[in-house]
Amino acid sequence: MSDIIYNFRAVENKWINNFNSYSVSNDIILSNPNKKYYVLEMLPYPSGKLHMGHIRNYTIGDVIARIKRMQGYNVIHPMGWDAFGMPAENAAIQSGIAPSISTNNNITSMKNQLQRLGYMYDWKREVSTCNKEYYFEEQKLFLEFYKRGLVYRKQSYVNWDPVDNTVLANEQVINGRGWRSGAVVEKKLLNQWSMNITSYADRLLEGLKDLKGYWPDNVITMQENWIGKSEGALINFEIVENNIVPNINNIEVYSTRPDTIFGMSFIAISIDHEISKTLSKNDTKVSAFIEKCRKLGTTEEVLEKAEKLGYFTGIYIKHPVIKDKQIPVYIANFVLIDYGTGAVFGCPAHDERDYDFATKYNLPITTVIQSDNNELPYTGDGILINSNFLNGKTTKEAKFCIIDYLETNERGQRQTKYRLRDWLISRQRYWGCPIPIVHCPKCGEVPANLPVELPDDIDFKNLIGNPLEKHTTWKYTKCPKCGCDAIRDTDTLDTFFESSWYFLRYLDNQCNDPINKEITDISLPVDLYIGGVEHAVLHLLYARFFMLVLHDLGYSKHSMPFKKLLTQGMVCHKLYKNSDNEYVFPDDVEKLEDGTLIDNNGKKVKEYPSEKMSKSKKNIVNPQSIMESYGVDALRLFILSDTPPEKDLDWNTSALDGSWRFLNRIWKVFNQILDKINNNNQNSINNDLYKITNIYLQKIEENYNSISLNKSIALSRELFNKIEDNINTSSNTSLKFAFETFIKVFYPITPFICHEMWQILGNKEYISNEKWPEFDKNIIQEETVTIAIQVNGKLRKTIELPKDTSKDITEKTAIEAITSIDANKIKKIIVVPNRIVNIVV
RNA sequence: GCGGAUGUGGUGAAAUGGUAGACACGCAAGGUUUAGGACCUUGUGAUGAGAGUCGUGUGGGUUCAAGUCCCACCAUCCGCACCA
Repeated sequence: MSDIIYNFRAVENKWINNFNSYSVSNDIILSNPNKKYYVLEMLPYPSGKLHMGHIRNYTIGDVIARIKRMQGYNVIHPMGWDAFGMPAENAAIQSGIAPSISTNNNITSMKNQLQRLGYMYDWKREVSTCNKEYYFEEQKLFLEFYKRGLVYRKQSYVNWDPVDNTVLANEQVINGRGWRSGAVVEKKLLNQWSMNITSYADRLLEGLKDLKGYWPDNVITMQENWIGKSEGALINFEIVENNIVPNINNIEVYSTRPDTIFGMSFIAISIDHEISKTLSKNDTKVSAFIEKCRKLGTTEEVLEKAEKLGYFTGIYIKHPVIKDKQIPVYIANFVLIDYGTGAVFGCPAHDERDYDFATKYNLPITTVIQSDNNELPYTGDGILINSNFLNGKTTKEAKFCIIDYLETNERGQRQTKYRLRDWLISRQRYWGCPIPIVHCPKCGEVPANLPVELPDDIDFKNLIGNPLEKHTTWKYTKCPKCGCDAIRDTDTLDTFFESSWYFLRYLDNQCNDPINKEITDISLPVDLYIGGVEHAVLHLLYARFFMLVLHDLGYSKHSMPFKKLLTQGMVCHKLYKNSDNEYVFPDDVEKLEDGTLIDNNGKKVKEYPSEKMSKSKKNIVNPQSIMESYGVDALRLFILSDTPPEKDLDWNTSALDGSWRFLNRIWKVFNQILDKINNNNQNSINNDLYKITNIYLQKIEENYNSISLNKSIALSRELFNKIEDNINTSSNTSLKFAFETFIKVFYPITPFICHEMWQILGNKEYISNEKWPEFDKNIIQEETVTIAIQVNGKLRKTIELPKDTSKDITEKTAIEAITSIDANKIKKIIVVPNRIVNIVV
């Protein structure tokens, strides 16, 4: 018996086609709406090769889909491709091969890998966002949004490479320089398309309340903070008469801390503020300062960390509540034109940035809020001082009071603002969905005749910038309205636009409208959405926003896309660097007998702590080679075993060996059991296994329900260990029941081996068509419980007592059990029935 | 800078405020001889001869009882709107 070895290659080949032919039609879903279950995994960008992050994501989804199918649901489990995007365009520039060709090749090879892994996807629902069937429909949505005023054009910043004359993505800016040219990157304002997400800010915030308990708390918090609702005041400052900007009389400022107005010592305006622009026309020093400030990237991180620079304009404003006091106006690099009004007031005593700025430019620092230790800056709440009529009030009262005062005196008003900015959807790139707008010299912006196809006659070799801008036959067209010469908009859509509604297109990927309302109404919301936490804000916020818009436009009765969200952790691996400070692949590292590590050139290698697997750091393991040498089941088992899905997972080759060995152990024990049953080798009538199995079944199911897959697996292994221990003592009926139950609960984790064993056991139906086992409620009641006895909170002994023994008897038994204690010295005794006794002496 | 998380044996991790370390990996000793990607048994937080004592990043606090709750801190990781 023991020489039977599990042949995973043969078993995988036997069942793979069965797994890949899964599909549930819309007719079936419509016929029984209560039985639909939509499990969705974030669709991949088709890079060409699956990585371990994909494997983890899709394995979790596959496990849940298989369980739900056994529980009788019609499971919608689709897969597709987020196929537009920058990498394909960059590859094209190097290789000269069109993004459409390389992308489709990549999709073919990744699809082969997914199918080889046996994930039960409904491939009839497949969607690829770069296909005409998809982006033509997306253009219809865009024009709908356009008609409703949800998309509009405005001046927005891009990273500009002044040498290559091209727009750069943040990723292409490395330490403030363009990745190809090495030129210092500048900010440049371009007229670009935005989507009015801020008008939905309140509803997006409201919607989070319904997600509590379904979405991870950290994701909800991150979205709340991202939206960043704040109550504050819009204050209008009167400019002291001057010759510098004689035509501008006021500066409007938004502040969330109007309570600190008595401590105000400067006004800071953006380099793009009207005043800055006016000044720079006549003053070369101002324009030089502004130029200096423009040499900065656009990310929030860079802006926040940059040295705070200011330039005094020579202008003063009148303090609105302190008579005859004048406050200087500075141009500053930290004020953003697209947030608030492009101007802020500075109160150095109670804001860290203002404090630094005031110290640097020798501005007065007046404390207006009492802190405990008088250390400045103090940014917390407190009691107002040095603030005239606000003195003695709390921060909250003072805010209220000062806004009332400003409103009464017509100097300002209450205003709610959001940190959330409108969504910039324009990209100056080729490989995306063309924005279907024509710019006509007479009519202005005009919706294009649909569809607008992306041209493919482009020479990608040595391409710089956006080829659509240079494509004369495509770019120049006639105005759909008046027929005169016009030009197409050459921007394409942000790829987040595609990923904001793909899960609706899966539901009917052939529909001649973007969305099939009937099937969408029944199939939404997605019951379980699984993907990386890196999407916590952007993608997941945009998708929620789209759903609200689509609901408002009548596309769906649903306004919430995803019910339950699981954010899985990253797959990490140790880093290796050799003596030349080059990264080394883990596969190329060898351990010598004395423990030193060398690479395949014999150079010494140093090990560094685990980080997210990434190509550039070479700390990757290729799923393909793991699958070939260990088999799919072993890979699945390993990746789910030891780490909860939402935590980062550290790759560990010996634990993978362990998973592989466990499959062989299953196979060995399976054959022993077969042997015993088939030879009717009945020499025992012990039915303990029946009860044990039911106890484990309940626990395993609980953990599957909470998607604690690592715990389900641990418990399944415990059950398996019990079965193995009891092979020779258990009755055949109990043994068969126990092992069949084990197969059923383990099938979602390792489907191939379980299919095979189930069939060999003589079952005509496949395991995938079996019903999820129900545990026997009556048998799992325990008769006795173990009670811990503590003295002063420290464990001294455990005793066995019948379940639900009364408090008095428990107490008495406990005191008797602890012989070293003088009963007279007991001060207090705490009895928690069925659990613990704590004796305090 | 802002926002979010994480921290428990040699390692991945368990633990409705109630017996810390389930289940694994690794390691050690023994068995087996089949040389295999072995398998089986036993042991494995630290310390101590032992009863025991100590032990969940650090320092406080609440409680009969704290890995779990509260406060302060430290370290590490992730995101920051044009990577997807």
